[in-house]
Amino acid sequence: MIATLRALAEPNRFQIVELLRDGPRPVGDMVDRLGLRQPQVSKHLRVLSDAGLVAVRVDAQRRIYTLKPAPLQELELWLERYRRLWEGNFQRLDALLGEMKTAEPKTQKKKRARTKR
Amino acid sequence: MIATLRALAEPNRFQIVELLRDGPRPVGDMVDRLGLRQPQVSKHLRVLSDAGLVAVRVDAQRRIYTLKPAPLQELELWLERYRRLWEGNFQRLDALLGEMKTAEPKTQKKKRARTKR
DNA sequence: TGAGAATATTCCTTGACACGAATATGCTAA
DNA sequence: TTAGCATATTCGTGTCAAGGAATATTCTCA
Repeated sequence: MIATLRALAEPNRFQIVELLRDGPRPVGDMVDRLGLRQPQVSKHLRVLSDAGLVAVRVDAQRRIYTLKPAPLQELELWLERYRRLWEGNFQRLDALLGEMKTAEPKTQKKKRARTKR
Repeated sequence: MIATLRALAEPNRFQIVELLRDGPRPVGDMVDRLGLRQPQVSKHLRVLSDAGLVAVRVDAQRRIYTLKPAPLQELELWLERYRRLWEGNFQRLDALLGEMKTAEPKTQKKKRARTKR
């Protein structure tokens, strides 16, 4: 999950993923479209590959890269747990917690240790 | 979008967001739960705030942080455009992807070579 | 074979950023 | 006012990652 986010957080890699959304592409094609240099594209593809975001298929001297759905799917699954944030009835809980100033929001009571200099 | 991804890609910030999923919390509470030092938590909250992921409300000496839904919602919206990757009509591609594991430096099969550029 | 195409890798440098330590700021109550 | 708490900021440092340049690798075909 973190690996997926890290890979996507780089603008050029994000663009590569956007390109691959429309289907598999060879490296040279992405080089042309993104205006990046070939080594950089290869390096970014390496990172995406390590993160499991793309797969590669060999075709003569070319490598055809493809998006792998799993990581993005996992990301969407994670986001679904946040859905109630923008699907109503969370504001009330928000306000409620805001009122209990000294009280703890959930299940904690302790004071944390004091770090001395 | 990139800003959101960048903010979430850092493990500790990711944890902070996960904490805030259950509701607003003061800084000290997160310090306790995450086992991080207070300055680091404040710094991470600063980054999250700059990215628009959290909002802060002042309560005496405390700052109560809250998740802002918009960026996550936007992220989910972006992911929806990739949904067809794992929903039907890409089955053939999916099956194909099953065959080719990433980073196989040696073995490759003969395929017709076509060069056009 | 060798040439040339397509892609990957290495080395180097630079900038961003996360952490630790120390300190500053802001707030409240005695 | 001062003390004390809660939080933010600054500064210095080490690490890591991205880009550039050059080169290596792998493949096909004449």
